[in-house]
Amino acid sequence: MNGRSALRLAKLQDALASGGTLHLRDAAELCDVSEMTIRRDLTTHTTAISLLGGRLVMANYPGVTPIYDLTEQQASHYQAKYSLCQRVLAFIEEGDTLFIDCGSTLIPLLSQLSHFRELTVVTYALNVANAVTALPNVRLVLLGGLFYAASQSFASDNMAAAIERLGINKALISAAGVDLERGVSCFHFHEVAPKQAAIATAMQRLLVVDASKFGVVRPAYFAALGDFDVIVTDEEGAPKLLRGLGNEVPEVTIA
Amino acid sequence: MNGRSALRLAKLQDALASGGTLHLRDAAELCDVSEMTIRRDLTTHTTAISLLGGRLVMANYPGVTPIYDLTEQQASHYQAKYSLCQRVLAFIEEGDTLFIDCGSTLIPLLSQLSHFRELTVVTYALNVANAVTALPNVRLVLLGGLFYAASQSFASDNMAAAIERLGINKALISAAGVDLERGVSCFHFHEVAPKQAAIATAMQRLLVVDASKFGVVRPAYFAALGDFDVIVTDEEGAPKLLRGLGNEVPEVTIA
DNA sequence: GCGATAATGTTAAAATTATAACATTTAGTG
DNA sequence: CACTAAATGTTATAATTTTAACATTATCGC
Repeated sequence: MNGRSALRLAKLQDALASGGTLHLRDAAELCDVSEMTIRRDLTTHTTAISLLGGRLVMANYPGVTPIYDLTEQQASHYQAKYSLCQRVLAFIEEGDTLFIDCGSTLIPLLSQLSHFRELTVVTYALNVANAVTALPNVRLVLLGGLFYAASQSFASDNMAAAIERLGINKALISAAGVDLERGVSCFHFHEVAPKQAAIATAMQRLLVVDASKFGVVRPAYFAALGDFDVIVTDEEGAPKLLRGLGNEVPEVTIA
Repeated sequence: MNGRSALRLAKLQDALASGGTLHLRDAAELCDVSEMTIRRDLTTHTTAISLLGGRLVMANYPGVTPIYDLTEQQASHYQAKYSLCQRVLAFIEEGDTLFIDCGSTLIPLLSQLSHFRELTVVTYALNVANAVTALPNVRLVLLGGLFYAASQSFASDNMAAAIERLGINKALISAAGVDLERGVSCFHFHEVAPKQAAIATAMQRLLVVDASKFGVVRPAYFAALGDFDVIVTDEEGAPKLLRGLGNEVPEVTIA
């Protein structure tokens, strides 16, 4: 590779780091080379910058603008998540303070929140926070700490305490595994504290899981099924769930 | 406007909410209309989605991919910021825990941090945090709280306490105004507490400001010039600064 | 300094995306 | 049911971006 080439890429990366897009023509001018050289820099070296329709953008930005386009299968998967979140929406009321869990399950819900006049979202997930900043009508409280890339979320000693200080109306909790006997679990241990704190403090607790999570146990246990007031799931998982619950507490809503 | 058109846009917005891009062709397929209809939807209605080289992306995502391209003047301004940050880089050492202030001044520094083996960045700014997540070698600690869109940063009661608990080697502080007599100031009052806490706890305090900030006073005062160990600035501002400082403490570094 | 090689520039052609004009379908109304 | 108008589709054309090929310039070892 080439020292000057790397230098150009660093320069461009800086220019893009604050966000925004840079036209190839401007990038070329900025580096005082031809557009072709910039193109070659990008194709030759592996870089965080990608070229999108003649414009340079940061590729590995949090949830945003990765190069991968939604494939057809994702689009169909998406339908399931979408209807799940539509169902969740029915439980949300004007003025609510919502705890929104990490993961991708609840993301489709966020843009729907723009239809309310005023809401507050409490979260410890960066991708959730980023999506919420796009909504002018929603106040955002992000619970910070040490960042875990795997779950795009934060962890800290006093997160539980911070959550309990807030007046949370509804806790929207996602999970990676739901088992009738072994309870509700997730992948990462640092998620346990915030989830449990939210469950403990919220007035209403909703578990939002699609059918694929049923009968699955993940390393980090965080709640029993009975800890929830409502379980929002889709058709496939529901019958199995209902059969096992007996006269348990949660209301089961099927998307 | 049209109900079905709005419905399509909502659908697409959801599909994009989790981040990523959607090709016009896929968007058309997803909505079961022609590409032209999607194009018309986007041009007719005001929406958060924008079309970038045949791909749909969320326009108003945090720092990322707004439609505005860096204009030429920004590109030239950038040179100043870039050299400023290059100068700051000289003060950073392997293993450091850095406090990085909000604003756009220190953004160009972040991608440079990839050259170190291990660092920790502490910040209360969302745009800084997002940029840092792209660096695998940098641990990120985000100080959360209520989000302020104007400064892309968070505020909370116990942020000062949280900062003082951390072992911060170097505090990199930016400012909107620097005046010899009236001290160092910024626009937003909620930035005062974290800035002051970082100045109080850090082993070394660096003020990073370009020439345009000198002789300017902004509403929120947060420090005296003498509170800093180093002032990193560019040529134009430096002479004025040096003349006034007399036998004050800070070392002045000119980019 | 010379020659070899890499880096960059230039140009033309191919592919893609954007725009505009007009055709067709759909929904609503009297 | 025909008429109107809006919505959508289709097609051709213009503009832009991508790719490829080859020309030119810089760099490095000898």
